[in-house]
Amino acid sequence: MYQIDRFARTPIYEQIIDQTQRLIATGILKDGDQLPSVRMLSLELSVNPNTLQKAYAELERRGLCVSAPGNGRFITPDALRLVGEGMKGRLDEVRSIAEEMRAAGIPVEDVIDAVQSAYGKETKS
Amino acid sequence: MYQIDRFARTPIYEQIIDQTQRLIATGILKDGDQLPSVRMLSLELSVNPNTLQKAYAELERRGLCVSAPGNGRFITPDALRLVGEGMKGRLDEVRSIAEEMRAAGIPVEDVIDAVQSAYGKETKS
DNA sequence: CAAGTGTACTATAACAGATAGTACACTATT
DNA sequence: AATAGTGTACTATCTGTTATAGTACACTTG
Repeated sequence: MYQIDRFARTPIYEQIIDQTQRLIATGILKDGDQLPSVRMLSLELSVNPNTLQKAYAELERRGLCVSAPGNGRFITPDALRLVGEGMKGRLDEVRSIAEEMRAAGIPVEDVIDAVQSAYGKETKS
Repeated sequence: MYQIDRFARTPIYEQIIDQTQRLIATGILKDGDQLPSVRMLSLELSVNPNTLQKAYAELERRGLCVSAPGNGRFITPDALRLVGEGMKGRLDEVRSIAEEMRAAGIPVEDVIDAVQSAYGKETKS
């Protein structure tokens, strides 16, 4: 379910956060679903429990999950909506990169093609 | 010419690299232009000369500039082309973000609008 | 020779990320 | 009550990266 890249520059706990959000966005993790416990996941991924705790704490801070001590940790009803709102914020990132592309003389069509390919729409070449 | 954000998560030397590439991409720095010396820039930005040396060394490794010991450091003829090629590689980044957007249910139009706004084209809303 | 350039080192400090280990509280199950 | 599995809260340590400080040397131009 999770896949850690230990050579990536992004910290492990951020990878956990990102992948969990993606799992929510794609509907694999739904309202009420239980997240793997810090101990279980630490064994599965060979990652320190504290690192996972750090990731889960952040997800909780964002309102994507709640903890039930002695019971487990579960996805909240608002999770999907919150992830969607967060994604909208990333449009600024796209805009920023696109500005650099423009400055470097990359045709706007190339950028748009990249976006559409991600959405599964092939270019009318 | 340069602007350092000391609170950013991206290291100073990377900021120097990025901004230099942008200056090349935008044509502000052209073939044969001299880069500010490590000592001058270190005073101007209040940054350690070693940090700037690190940034310049990387730019040199990428073939964007060459050093003439005792003389200065200058933009190469290939710099503009190399920066352009590097930007094309960032299309993968756009694609990656767009995939997450799609998974989160963000309409493709929103992403494309972000791109076009960066290129100065307003949306036909 | 003097001034300004690049280059190469060592050493140090600061911080973030990750690990190790321990301890305790809570809940469900038996 | 006992057990197992959960979350939580610490402290300590290790490591790598980033940045700084300081020194020294080589080269080129004027």
